[in-house]
Amino acid sequence: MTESEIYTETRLVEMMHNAGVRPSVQRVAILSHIANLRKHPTADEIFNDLKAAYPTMSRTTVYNSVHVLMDAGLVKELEIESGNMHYDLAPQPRHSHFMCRRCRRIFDMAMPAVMPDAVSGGFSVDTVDLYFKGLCPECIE
Amino acid sequence: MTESEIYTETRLVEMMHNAGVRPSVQRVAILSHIANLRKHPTADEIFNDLKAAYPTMSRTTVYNSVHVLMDAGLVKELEIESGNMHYDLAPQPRHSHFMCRRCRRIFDMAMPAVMPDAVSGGFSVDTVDLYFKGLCPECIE
DNA sequence: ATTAACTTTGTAATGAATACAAATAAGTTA
DNA sequence: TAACTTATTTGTATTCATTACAAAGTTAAT
Repeated sequence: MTESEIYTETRLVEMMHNAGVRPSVQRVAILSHIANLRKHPTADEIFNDLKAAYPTMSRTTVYNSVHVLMDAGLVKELEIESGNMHYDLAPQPRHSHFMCRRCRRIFDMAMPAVMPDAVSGGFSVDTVDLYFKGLCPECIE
Repeated sequence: MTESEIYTETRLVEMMHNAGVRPSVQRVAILSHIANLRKHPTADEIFNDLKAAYPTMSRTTVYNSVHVLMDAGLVKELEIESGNMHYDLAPQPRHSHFMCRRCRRIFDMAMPAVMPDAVSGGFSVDTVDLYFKGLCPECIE
């Protein structure tokens, strides 16, 4: 689960077009950050990482943009850390997430296929989120 | 996954003793609410539900108590809804949770046994959280 | 070019959670 | 039981991520 696909700007713009989102400079920068850096960043991390290259970028724009991108199905929220929303690229093969309790990094993991069988009859499942927490190989020493 | 076990006050006090937590009136009331009402409440819901019976109860006491109970391993946080922590009884068979996107209720579900196999080698897993979202039978109509 | 619609930005507001210190309760020792 | 010590509760004040809002800026269309 660690193939690092590259999302060129052209491709990101195309994805946004297909999803009906206007590819503004800021939105492309934010989506590119999420899609290519793959650190599952918080809004604040996105803001801090981008403000050097985009000095006028505001925190509110980051929030606005991730919400627009989420409504368009391009970005997904990870509720893996209380009090801090993390963002991930949505159109990806189903996967789960592991957060290291020491370095706080988030790693992509496989998603067991049988998953929704856990749900009793009569319920209709929209989303499945699987979160692991523990220590990553580096932090185990 | 819907057996409604009853936790008597005596039993809750015993659990707290075993866990090394002083069973104050407030703590017993809060743990009893979580263990017996099983609505996976937020801190605010606990506060509102208990303030009639315990008029001096304060919101801070609810936060203090759930943290003490969590550190003692009796209560577990559910990060199923962004911006609102929910609380569940910890010493229970492993299970997952389903939140209805319409009525916001949280239901206990089974936990597929194979789960931690999704994690790549070298990682050490402490906790596994599985959250489903969708519509519950009642809200489907 | 003008107009209309959308996007960005900064500031102000919200609200869950935490920090803190005073007040209260409970346990301990004599 | 009283005096003392420690733990718990409570209210207020603070923090901080997120949202609301309105003004300024940008883009698209006619």
